[in-house]
Amino acid sequence: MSEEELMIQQLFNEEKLTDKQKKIIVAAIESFSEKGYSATSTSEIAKKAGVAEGTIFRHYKTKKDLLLSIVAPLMTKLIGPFVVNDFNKVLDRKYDRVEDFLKATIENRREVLIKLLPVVKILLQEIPFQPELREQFFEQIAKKIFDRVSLIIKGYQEKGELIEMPPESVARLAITSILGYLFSRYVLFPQLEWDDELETERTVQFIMHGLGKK
Amino acid sequence: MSEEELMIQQLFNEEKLTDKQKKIIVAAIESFSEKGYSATSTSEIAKKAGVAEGTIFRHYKTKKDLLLSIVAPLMTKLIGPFVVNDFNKVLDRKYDRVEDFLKATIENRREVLIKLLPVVKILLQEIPFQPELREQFFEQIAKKIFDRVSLIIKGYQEKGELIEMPPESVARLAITSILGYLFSRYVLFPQLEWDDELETERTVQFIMHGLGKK
Amino acid sequence: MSEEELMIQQLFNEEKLTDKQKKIIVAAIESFSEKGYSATSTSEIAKKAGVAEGTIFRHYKTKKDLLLSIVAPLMTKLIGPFVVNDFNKVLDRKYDRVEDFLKATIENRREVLIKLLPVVKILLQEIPFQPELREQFFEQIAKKIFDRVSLIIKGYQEKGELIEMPPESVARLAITSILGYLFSRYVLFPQLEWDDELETERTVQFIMHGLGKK
Amino acid sequence: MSEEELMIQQLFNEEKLTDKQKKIIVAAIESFSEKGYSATSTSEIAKKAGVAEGTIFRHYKTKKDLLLSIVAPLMTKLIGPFVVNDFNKVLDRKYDRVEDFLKATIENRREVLIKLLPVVKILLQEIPFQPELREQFFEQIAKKIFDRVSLIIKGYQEKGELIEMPPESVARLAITSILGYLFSRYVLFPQLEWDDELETERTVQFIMHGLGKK
DNA sequence: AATGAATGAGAATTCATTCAT
DNA sequence: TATGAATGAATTCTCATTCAT
Repeated sequence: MSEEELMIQQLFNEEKLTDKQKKIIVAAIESFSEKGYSATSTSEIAKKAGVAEGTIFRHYKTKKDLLLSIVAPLMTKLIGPFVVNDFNKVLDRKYDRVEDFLKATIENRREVLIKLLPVVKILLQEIPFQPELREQFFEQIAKKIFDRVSLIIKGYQEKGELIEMPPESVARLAITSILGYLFSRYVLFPQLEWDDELETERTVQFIMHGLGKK
Repeated sequence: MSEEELMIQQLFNEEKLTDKQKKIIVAAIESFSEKGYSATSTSEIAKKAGVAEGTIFRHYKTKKDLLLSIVAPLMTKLIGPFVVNDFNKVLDRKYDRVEDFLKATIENRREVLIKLLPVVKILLQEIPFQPELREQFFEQIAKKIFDRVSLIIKGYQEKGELIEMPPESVARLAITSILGYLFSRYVLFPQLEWDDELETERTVQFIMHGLGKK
Repeated sequence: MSEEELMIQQLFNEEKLTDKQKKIIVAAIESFSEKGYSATSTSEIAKKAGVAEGTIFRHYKTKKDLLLSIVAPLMTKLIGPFVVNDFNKVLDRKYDRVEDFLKATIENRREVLIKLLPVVKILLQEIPFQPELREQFFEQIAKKIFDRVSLIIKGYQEKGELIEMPPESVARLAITSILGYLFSRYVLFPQLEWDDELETERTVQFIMHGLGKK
Repeated sequence: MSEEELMIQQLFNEEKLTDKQKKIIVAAIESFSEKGYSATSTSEIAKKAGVAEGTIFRHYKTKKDLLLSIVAPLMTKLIGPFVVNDFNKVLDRKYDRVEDFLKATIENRREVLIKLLPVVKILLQEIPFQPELREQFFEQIAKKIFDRVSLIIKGYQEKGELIEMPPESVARLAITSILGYLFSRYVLFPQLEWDDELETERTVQFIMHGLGKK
């Protein structure tokens, strides 16, 4: 229970949830991420949560409502640090070298990812099928992060630390590499043993210098 | 109809399919990739295919059967060139430089991807939920490709063209970058205008030299 | 609010109702008469009344209880004047001519009908399905009115003002004509413009002399 | 079964209905007319019809669909004779006297009414709550009949057989009297003994000459 | 007295699958 | 081989009613 409790707190820190509501959320996250949204029945969630099926619908008008109420707050969490911290730190010269910025970014995104992994899985699964989600994701998340990252990139380009290339391409390549790492690490091969510090270092080095021998 | 016909031919080149079977497959691919496997009803597929509901079950014992019969052949297509061509070409010194190999790889994978995009989407969507699929994919595809690629990497490393790093990490980083490109190009932002040759070149350069200014 | 307040006063003049109770009654009348008893949910009534769902059941043990508590007092109102006034007035020679009696009857029934129209609708709707209601209605209302009216009819027949015909038939024909008028006027075509005085006159004339040309 | 079979034939003479469909219709008519549309559950209908609940929804997309498919054809039956027969007979001088026309009208409407009484009940019950029904009824039935009747009335007025009064009022008074009779006869007091010929005669006489003593 | 969360039975509807034709 | 009516279990959702606060 403690881990799920944590997840809930992470996601719904401000909102007041009744005890049953929490149980419903936990059960729903578990089932959705294990079997997918469509393949999960509300009766199953109710049983797992130990509540009556009607109780679910008292709190969430529809099944989709439940899904959105779980996934939507994740979005905020995902953009959090970009909005608040990183950008300023770059400007404040806290991350003088690109490497430092990348490392820090990977590290703090990894934490969120681990804690909210099941919800992230749900989000990834459902984005293609839920227009509301997709829109929210692209408008609020992808775009914002992209803009923010583009600015940061331009900053480093002006300092002569990054090659001249349209910021969008730079962003795509860098983000892709980072997500590729996190995805391999936590989704595709979580069962393998990973030396996280080493792989992070490698990923950063890769992004900076590629795979070719100098 | 011609495009779907093409897809079908690509996927089922050896097998004999009746006319109705083809229609069912086409309809199923369309629906599965649009709404997901679980959210698609067989009656919907039947309607779209213009056949009776019973006809589907004459050809495919269950709904999952239908899914597997669509997705399984894709796997073979995905590993095709690695098995047959590329490796030998590398050994034959056809791709003397890593860059050439990467470029060729990206190019011919892109073609398959475009033609079979809907089926690829279905595969990606369902891998997490269908143990048979996951197993098939990991054992037959991911592992094979990884092994093959590792060998190729070692070859280039021995020739002093790639940095010294465990081949798995090299593979991960390279594959991730390529898939990241293809994924951005065809799944996330197909609506943007892409200069494919340029972006391929950039991706290759990125893999080789990274983003840092020399 | 004032019109509903009026309706409530009309229906529950003697009883003490709390503020919430009044709101519940008003909301229930509105919903029942708009959508029918079965198709109206208690939660809907609660919302419309601005009270908690539980509050309804504090005052009315069941939903049907609520219905009966609304409809039952209407019955008393419906027979009111027959019991109290009209009959005596006829005996007292206040209505010497049948025409005067009919006119007065139509007029004062019309008032009640307008004020309590929504409740009348509910009664009409539910009589076929609620045995308690039907029984109450037939035993206490229909029969009483019929008896009373029969006496009046006999009175006028004895005075030679009405044709010789079994009083039940006379009653049926007369009542039918009056109700037919009120029903057309207020239920079927309330949106048409009606010259009430003229139509009342026509109805009375029709009852007395029919449609044939003398 | 024979009586219901008859009703079905009356209502759906042209359409091809499967055996189960007929059973569903019969069961639905029975239940709807006994308990009302909203208070009848589809599972109840299924049980009564001896079919699986799913079977109902194979033939009728929704419960309301079922209702409409039962009630809609009634409308056609209701206006039938006015459209086809009566009017022409009047013009053809078959009904030279108003009395004859009235008598014939009452008689043939009574037959339809008896055979389709349960469906008529459903129609009356649901018209206030189903806008589609209401509209259909007013536009297609009420209006048509009214127009037709108005013409007939004018015809008799010109022949000097009916008093001068706006045809709408004449129609209202006459129709009201006829329906009042049929309603009393079949809906309100079917349990009483009725001498139909006598009461029809009385109703006709009433319409022509009223209740006053000449 | 009033609330509103919780319930569980039951509502309408969907769905994968079967089977007689 | 193909059909599509039929099924009955399961699904989402509603609702009257209860009860702790």
